[in-house]
Amino acid sequence: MAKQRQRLSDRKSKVTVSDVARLAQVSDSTVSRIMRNHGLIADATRVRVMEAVRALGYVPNRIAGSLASLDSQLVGVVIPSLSNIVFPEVLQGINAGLAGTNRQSVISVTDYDLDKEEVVVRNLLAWQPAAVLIAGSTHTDATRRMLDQSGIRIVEFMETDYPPVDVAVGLSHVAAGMVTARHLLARGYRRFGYVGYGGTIDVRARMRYDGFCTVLSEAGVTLEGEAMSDGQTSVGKGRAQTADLRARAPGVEVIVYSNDDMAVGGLFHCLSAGIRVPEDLALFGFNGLDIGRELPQPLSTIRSNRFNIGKRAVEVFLQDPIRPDRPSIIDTGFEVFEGATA
Amino acid sequence: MAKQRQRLSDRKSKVTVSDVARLAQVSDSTVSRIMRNHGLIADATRVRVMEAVRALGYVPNRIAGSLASLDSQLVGVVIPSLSNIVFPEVLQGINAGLAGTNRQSVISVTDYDLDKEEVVVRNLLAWQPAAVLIAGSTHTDATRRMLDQSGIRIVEFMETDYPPVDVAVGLSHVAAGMVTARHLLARGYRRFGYVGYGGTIDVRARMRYDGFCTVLSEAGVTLEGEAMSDGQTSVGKGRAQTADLRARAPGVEVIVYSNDDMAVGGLFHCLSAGIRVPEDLALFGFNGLDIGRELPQPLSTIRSNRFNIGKRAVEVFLQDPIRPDRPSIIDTGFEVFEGATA
DNA sequence: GCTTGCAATGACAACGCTATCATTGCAGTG
DNA sequence: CACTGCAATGATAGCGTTGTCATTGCAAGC
Repeated sequence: MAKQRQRLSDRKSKVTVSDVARLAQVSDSTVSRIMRNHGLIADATRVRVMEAVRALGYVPNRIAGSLASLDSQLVGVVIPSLSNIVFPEVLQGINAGLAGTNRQSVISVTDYDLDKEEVVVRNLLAWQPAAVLIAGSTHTDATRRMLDQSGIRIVEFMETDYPPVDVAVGLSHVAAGMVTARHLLARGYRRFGYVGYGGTIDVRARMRYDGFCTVLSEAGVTLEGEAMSDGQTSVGKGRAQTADLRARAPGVEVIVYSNDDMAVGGLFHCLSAGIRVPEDLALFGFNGLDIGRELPQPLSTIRSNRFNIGKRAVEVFLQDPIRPDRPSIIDTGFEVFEGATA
Repeated sequence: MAKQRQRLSDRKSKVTVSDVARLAQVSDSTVSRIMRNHGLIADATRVRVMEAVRALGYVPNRIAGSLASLDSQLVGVVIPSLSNIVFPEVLQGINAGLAGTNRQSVISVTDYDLDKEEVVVRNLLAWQPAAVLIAGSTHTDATRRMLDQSGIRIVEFMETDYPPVDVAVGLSHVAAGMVTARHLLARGYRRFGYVGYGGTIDVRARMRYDGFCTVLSEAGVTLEGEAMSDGQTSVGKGRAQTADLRARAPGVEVIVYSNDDMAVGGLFHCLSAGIRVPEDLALFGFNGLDIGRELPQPLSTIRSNRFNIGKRAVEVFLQDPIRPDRPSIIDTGFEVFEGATA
């Protein structure tokens, strides 16, 4: 006699395909086919089965389904932070791209910690996702290896400055930094300040800074002052650091910020302190957030399109679910937004 | 002879427990035990197995694991939007609460559409989550029934104004609206305006509005003007609607906003138009966003703690994974933040 | 030497579904 | 009227784990 496990006893008497099949007087296969809209089914049968489904309140078990079909329909998403608004924006793009498919995104946050990223990626891969979308191209060796060996599509989004495992979708942050410097030099600014955050943790902010400094020094200009804060970006830090930098380097004509959050904080400081922008002090951000355009004077910045990055990242994978032989890069670009602060 | 399916052929030769077991010369059970840190294992065996795991690059398949153990370790999260910053804030709290457990959140977005919510909930439940955390208590009947019948813990967060299926964590938005009105009446304001958004879609904004109006009319005061915009909240809409309302109802002393985003937009309009705040026009928001505190003058508002709501929502479920017999409500409260704009 | 007791491991049937192949029944054909 | 073709359905072996129970081996106790 077969051993009977009593696992079901503690479960809330789950309804299974077999229950539905029994009630509708058909086989499990038929129920399965109907639930998935797959294969030929007589109308009468479909109606009868759907009635049984409703009567029993049957909800298919995707875990079992995924195991049986060897296809989880999950898409893993890895981002460094939820408090920096740009990542929720990317997530919106990802959701938009996923809408209409029956794929589910599973989101994990790393807090800009590469070791945590490694753990998170390992856990995600355990769910056998159909693809992984991950922010940035800087990972531990182990993470990179896991992503590579998974064989699934790996879309590294936000930046294109480093060679990706599979495909990168985003923009060159080094280039964005360089364009910022050239733009401001062309407008005649010569005395520069920089206000940033988390120099060691946010790789992309660092790349913009590096690109910016490179062009400055090529032009024989040196940064007259900089203020870097730790941890996450915030308007408050931008405000405080601006006050600080201004006190230490009063001759600075223009401050470049890690991003718009910080720059908005800078503008708030100027508004409070009666500093005229851009006459007394010019400000330049990065990202092109909505709020920048609604300020009393529009913030001069560089626009990157995060929603679009997320959407494109999904599209890449949907269009070609099989990883190509060679890595590729999709540049979503950026553009200078003139604004009125620099 | 047993039928042999060739499914494996098209798969990227997945490594399974059996592969590891064979290489390490132990049984599948032993490998499973070691991977889960469960049960007694001799040190030598553990070392040998872990070597095999590394050598093969074995990644456990959680789909199979979840099916076998009848426990998915997933927590479903349903939110209406990612573009309203308050929801990413709640997600941060949820992540914080989940940190250290081996549970994964799966996030779905409804775009404030109850029919979409129904679809989303159905799809989430198919993953056999250990709990569902869902924003708000307003659902279709079908959604409510599914949540109820799932038998798992259902935490409805953000609001406590309606009776929950299982447990609600948040604050009373009707009360928040009432407190706003009382606070402003107490400060002597009598000529009120209201600027809001998505009156029909954002139930909580609507409840605050209703609470606010109730108190006003009890005090014999009527709203002199209101401007409601469609769709999502934004700083830009707040700015535009403020200009509009100001033109239509110039006598208004104080404008109450659906939330801080809109109020910040209002302040920006005032700064641009040379309207003195609060002398010429007072402004009052809702949420207590960080940015409100960093403005040239701090925004008067009501603080709700979204991070805390998310964290508490998770804790409720972690502390008591079994649904209690009777629904309950956890009030995380709110407080008036005086600010300098009203 | 022969039990006991327990640490350590093994065997194997679920878990709920789907892919594959097999079968049925019936209309149309010659 | 047997024969073909196809729409519709059924039977069943996995999918890769884990829970349960069974077994092994060895030290301690008498």
